[in-house]
Amino acid sequence: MASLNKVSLIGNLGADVEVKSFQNGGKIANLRIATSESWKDKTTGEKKERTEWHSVSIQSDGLVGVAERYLRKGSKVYVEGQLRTRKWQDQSGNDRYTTEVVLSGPRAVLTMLDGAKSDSATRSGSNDGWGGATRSNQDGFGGGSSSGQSSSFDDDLDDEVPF
Amino acid sequence: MASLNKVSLIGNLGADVEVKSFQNGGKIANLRIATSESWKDKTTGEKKERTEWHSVSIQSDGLVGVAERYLRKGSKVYVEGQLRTRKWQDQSGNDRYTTEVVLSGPRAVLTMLDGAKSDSATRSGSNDGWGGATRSNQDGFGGGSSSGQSSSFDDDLDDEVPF
Amino acid sequence: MASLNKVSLIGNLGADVEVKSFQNGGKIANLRIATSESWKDKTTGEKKERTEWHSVSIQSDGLVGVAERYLRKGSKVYVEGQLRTRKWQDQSGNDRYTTEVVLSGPRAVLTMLDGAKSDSATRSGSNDGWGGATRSNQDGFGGGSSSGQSSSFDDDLDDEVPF
Amino acid sequence: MASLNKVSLIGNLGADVEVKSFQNGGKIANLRIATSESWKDKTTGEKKERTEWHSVSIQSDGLVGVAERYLRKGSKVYVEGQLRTRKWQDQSGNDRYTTEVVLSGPRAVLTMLDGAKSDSATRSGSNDGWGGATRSNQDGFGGGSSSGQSSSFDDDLDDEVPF
DNA sequence: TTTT
DNA sequence: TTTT
Repeated sequence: MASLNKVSLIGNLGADVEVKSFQNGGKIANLRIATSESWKDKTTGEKKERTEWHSVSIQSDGLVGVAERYLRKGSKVYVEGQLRTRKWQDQSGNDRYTTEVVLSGPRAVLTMLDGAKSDSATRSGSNDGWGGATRSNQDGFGGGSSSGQSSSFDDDLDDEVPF
Repeated sequence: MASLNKVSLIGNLGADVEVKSFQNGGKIANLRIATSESWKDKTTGEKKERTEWHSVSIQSDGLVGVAERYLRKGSKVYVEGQLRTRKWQDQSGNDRYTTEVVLSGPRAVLTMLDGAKSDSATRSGSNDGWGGATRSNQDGFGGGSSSGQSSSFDDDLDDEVPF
Repeated sequence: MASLNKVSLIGNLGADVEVKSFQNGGKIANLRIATSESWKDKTTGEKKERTEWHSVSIQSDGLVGVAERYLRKGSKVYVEGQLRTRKWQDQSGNDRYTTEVVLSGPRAVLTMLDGAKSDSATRSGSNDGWGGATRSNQDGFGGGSSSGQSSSFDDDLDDEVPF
Repeated sequence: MASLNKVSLIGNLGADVEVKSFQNGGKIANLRIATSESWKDKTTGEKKERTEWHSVSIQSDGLVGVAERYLRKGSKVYVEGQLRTRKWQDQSGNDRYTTEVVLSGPRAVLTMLDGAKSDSATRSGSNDGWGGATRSNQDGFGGGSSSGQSSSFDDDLDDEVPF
């Protein structure tokens, strides 16, 4: 089936990154990202503003590492992920639903947009194939075995294709 | 503040369009859109599939009209809108949250992707400025005063800019 | 026909904005935007980098104004526009083609991503409907008759729709 | 450096897929994709239309295979790739530039949007992580060593993360 | 509840 | 709870 499920956000973290670790060694990082829009009410002329808060769940080891190390309350980021709605039960046993933006898989994008510490990363921590470069300080993230995992195929091709 | 809040989906309607009318003449249309992804489990080799259901709320008169007339259960569409989380109280007075993809404003996109009846539209029902063409049958949607409201400026420029 | 033609870039200006004015009062602004990607070559281990340069042609009065006033060499921006290829003749009369990212119409996006002077704008200079807020200094861009042209309908709806 | 270079198109192939093979076994596929927009001229009231042609270069083995087997003149597709401008010399030794949409790397997307034969694929040919499902006929594309390369990490996480 |  |  042909489908697409994508969310793109540019916004600021409303709080520090929350990291959860699991027994199996896995980790996820949760972000709260604010996007704002403002406009002048056409009839009253008042300035209006709406801030939207987004729950972003990072589920790739590489990106969790980036979030842990480089993001904090106030950081501006670009993220690309998927919409996912989880079903859960509250204490009364009623069905509840929570919708999040999930960053997992090779297409997730997390790019820092803050001046000096500007940076971009993908799960593999190397070439994301979309114009986001890695930190020059190579120990920051990626590296080692994960480096190039999702991107190496691409890199190879770049070397091979004659142009 | 620099921010971006955008959702892009390609999927199928799981049910017919639901239209609600308000006393002031306003209307909104709600869609349920399914996106699916499937993969083979790396370790067990089983085929797995996940279907995600999205609530899409159309809040532009023009696009509501398009949805009413042309979409139905099973239709494949491309939509671009914003993430919006509404807060409400359940019968016990507890806070509840519902996240939707809202299509409103000049940047909302609703494009039908079904072969024969393929179509594309924006709130103004004319030129959406992004490569989505309108129905030739002009009575279909948009038209009248709204036609060209958001796009006419663009059209003018096209005529004026020397290339 | 159902189609979509969209380019999204985050990058830095390689030069100051170039503005051209026409006799009819129209103006366009041209930007050169660099996007970079870097990766480690899988076989040699060398760090590699590729910088891509994009020609961006702004053809909405409002956005031209924003570009003129706020952008300069080095500015980081987010832009959303369309791909457009122009045909022209060189001095020998041979057909030549130039591909640009064109920002025109209600869906064009130009958002400044530089810390202090961070800003976001659309042709109408008010509410872009996608989470990009405007400058508080209202004389900066948009304003007056253009203000709300593409967004006012949306604003109205926001007021009317009961949630 | 934080950057993003992305093109999203929905359009139809204007010609059959052109595949080029190289001595090293590599292959690329070139597509010509048309996007169209139409609008009514605000002043004359005439219907106008502009068709834009895009050169798309597929440089991932998996996606080349999909394009070869399933796409042909007239097929409707969704593609996501990067803008890339190549420099070359014409016979007179003058510099010439050609801009293409390049599909390579783990984030490239190629989704068929034609009713019956609708399909979606990524370089790895399995789970693209963005809601695009694979063919049930597993011999179609991907498979073997490439299968799961870019997505398996994601799949694992899905299995591990407790929700 | 869609679609493949 | 961010940012402007």
